[in-house]
Amino acid sequence: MSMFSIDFQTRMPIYEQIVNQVEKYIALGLLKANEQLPSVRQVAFDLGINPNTIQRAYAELERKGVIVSVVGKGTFVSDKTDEVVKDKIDDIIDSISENITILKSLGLSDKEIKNKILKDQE
Amino acid sequence: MSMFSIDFQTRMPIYEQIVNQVEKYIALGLLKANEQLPSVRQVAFDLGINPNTIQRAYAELERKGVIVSVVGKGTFVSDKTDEVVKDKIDDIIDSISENITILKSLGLSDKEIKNKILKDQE
DNA sequence: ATGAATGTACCACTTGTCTTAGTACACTTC
DNA sequence: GAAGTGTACTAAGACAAGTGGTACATTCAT
Repeated sequence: MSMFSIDFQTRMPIYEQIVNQVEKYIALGLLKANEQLPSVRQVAFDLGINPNTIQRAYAELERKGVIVSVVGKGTFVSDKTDEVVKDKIDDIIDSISENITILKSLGLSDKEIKNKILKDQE
Repeated sequence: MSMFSIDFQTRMPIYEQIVNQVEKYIALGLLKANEQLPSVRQVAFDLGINPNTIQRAYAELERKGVIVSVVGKGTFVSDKTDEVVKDKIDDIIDSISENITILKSLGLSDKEIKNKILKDQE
């Protein structure tokens, strides 16, 4: 049993799925600052995939400043989780904003857009 | 000079970029029903890529019912552009809705989300 | 009729990315 | 010292995307 779940059908690489899930768990508060992540070998064993793939995911997360790895000790969530969450929210807001701009350029009014979203949210 | 522009950096395949742009142009009214599209060879020459790649894009668009190809004559926008536009709008709405759901799961209230989007739209 | 342009259909090949497999080393902890 | 950790490297396979080339049927203008 692992804290991660992999979709082998999608075009998204496994290592990128891991990256997204870690960021998501941090954003949701399921992973807290300085908390230890399962080891590269452990995750690989649980998911039945190669340790190199997990290593790549962790390296990418460290590059982003989301986690910190220490040789011999393990891998830990960064102590600056607030910034990670903020960045994630900003990205999502940007995506929504872009889409709204497109809808407007298609001739939809603010009201129409609002109504369609609300209807879709039910 | 071509009506299409390709980003060679992104992971999105060239043929998929072409598909999206055709759908976008139709949605924006830049391409109208029954209007002729540039030939496979012409687009390939303009963009400096292989005709097979364009062929793949056009085949995908025809499969979707967005365009119609006729041997010896050329490729034309379908006469049912309304449905294409509706489908595109639905896709965008779904995307927005998903993102809003994520923001809610992160603990943001409807008001907070609304304010952030409005601020971003300025 | 002829030639040019069109869409369509193959096939072999290259390229890049992802993933696997294996090995090795340095460090920490017990 | 042994076990567990991160890190680094290489080789190989699988796969998708894209290229290059050829060929054929059809349409259209001349």
